[in-house]
Amino acid sequence: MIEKEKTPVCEFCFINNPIFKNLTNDEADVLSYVKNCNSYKKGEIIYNERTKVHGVYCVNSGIVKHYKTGNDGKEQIIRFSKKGDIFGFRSILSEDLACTTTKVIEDCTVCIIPSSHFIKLVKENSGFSMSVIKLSCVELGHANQYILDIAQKNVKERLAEILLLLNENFGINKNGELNIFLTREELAGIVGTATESVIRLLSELKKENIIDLDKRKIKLLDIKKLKNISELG
Amino acid sequence: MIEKEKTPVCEFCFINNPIFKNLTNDEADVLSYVKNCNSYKKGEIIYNERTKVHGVYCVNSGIVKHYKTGNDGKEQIIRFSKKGDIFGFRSILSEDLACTTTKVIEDCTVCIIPSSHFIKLVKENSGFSMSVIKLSCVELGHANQYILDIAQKNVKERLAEILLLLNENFGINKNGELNIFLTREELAGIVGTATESVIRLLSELKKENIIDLDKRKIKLLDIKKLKNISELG
DNA sequence: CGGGCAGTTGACCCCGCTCAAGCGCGGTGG
DNA sequence: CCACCGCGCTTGAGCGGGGTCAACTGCCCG
Repeated sequence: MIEKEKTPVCEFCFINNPIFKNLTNDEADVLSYVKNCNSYKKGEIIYNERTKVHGVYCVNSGIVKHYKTGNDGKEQIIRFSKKGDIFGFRSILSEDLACTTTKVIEDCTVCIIPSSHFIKLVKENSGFSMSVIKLSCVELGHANQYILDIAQKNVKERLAEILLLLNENFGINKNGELNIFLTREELAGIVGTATESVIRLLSELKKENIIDLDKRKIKLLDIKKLKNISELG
Repeated sequence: MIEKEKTPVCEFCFINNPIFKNLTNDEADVLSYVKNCNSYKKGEIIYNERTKVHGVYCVNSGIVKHYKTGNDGKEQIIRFSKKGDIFGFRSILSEDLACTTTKVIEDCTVCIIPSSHFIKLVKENSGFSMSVIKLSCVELGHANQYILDIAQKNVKERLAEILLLLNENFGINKNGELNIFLTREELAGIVGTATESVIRLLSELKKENIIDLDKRKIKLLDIKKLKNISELG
């Protein structure tokens, strides 16, 4: 049994994230040794946009959101990271400041791989480097897709798509509810719309028996109809 | 003198694109040998989204646009490539189909590096691989920024921003006009709006003495005001 | 000369944003 | 224990940004 508050065992993340499969046993041991660990409570900020990121983060448990803040202070959520996901590497590898703020939405434990060590691994282990490149290229593909969606789809179509994406990424619990619990404001921050619009459209989807709502718990009742809606635009 | 229609000399691109600086002389020679070259006329499609890409392309001259097509057939332009830029690597490295269609907007000559050779270089030359990672991470940063912009800025703010970006990427000719000549429809496809809206806003900017227009030639008269407009949102 | 395409302009109207008010609930302090 | 407050959620009203449609122009090219 792993106890909370103790340093998480890397093997846990190695199972969840294929990029670590490329490490030799020696490299894995060194990584376990040089990493730092930290626990964060819901609401805490791990780093702020436009600040320097000091390492690559690996999520051992919990969920964080990555968002950009608009000039009027409104959050645009770009993506989430959960168990096994790494983040911060974009900033490290492009030698740039963070382009998003990272905030905890579900208590989490993360490990921090110092930048220099991460870069060393990328340089020395071509399998690892290929995995990191692939990761960043896949993310780039997602970002491009979202540019299209947000430019051409209407709010209802985007909301339907986001619900499907959350379903894919976080799955459902035994009651059939999405395993991520967002405020209406956060949902609006993903979809790129106003909170009130999300509320109206969610209750519209509920009326149409496509989803069920219980506070922040969302149950997807009719995936096929959601797909139809999201593909209209 | 390099004649048109003849195989371009790689050194030309090596000067324009820092990723090639990492190649050894031997690697550069081999690259020159294995590459293929092609000329395309304005309007030609180099590859279509959702098809397999067979290599990484390097632009020797001309300009291409990369766009995604919405369900209603409308183009969303994601970015451009010009002299020295490479494209197609996202698809190759994420082992995915093309996520954009690539179409020529100014007659161009491009060289094609076979996928297998490009991947070999990435695996064997860590400096090259770091450059490619960096490139993809920088692009990812741009894409994230554009998600924020398109979600939160209004059309005029986005148009101003795009004009500034075109200025940065393509510069101006001796008459002070942007060195890229887009149709109103293409401009709309970048900004993510309707053609008519672009037309109205361009003539608004002209009335305000911020830009000057002569058919597809655009002169930026007041960069500072453009910046102000683009940063309002 | 005629067809077609890019560009332009006006009219219309709807999606979705904003503002305001009210509700429910949990936490805090008297 | 209750009162109060604040936050998240909900709903309604109103309106304006910008998308759509239609008509017209100018221009290129066959």
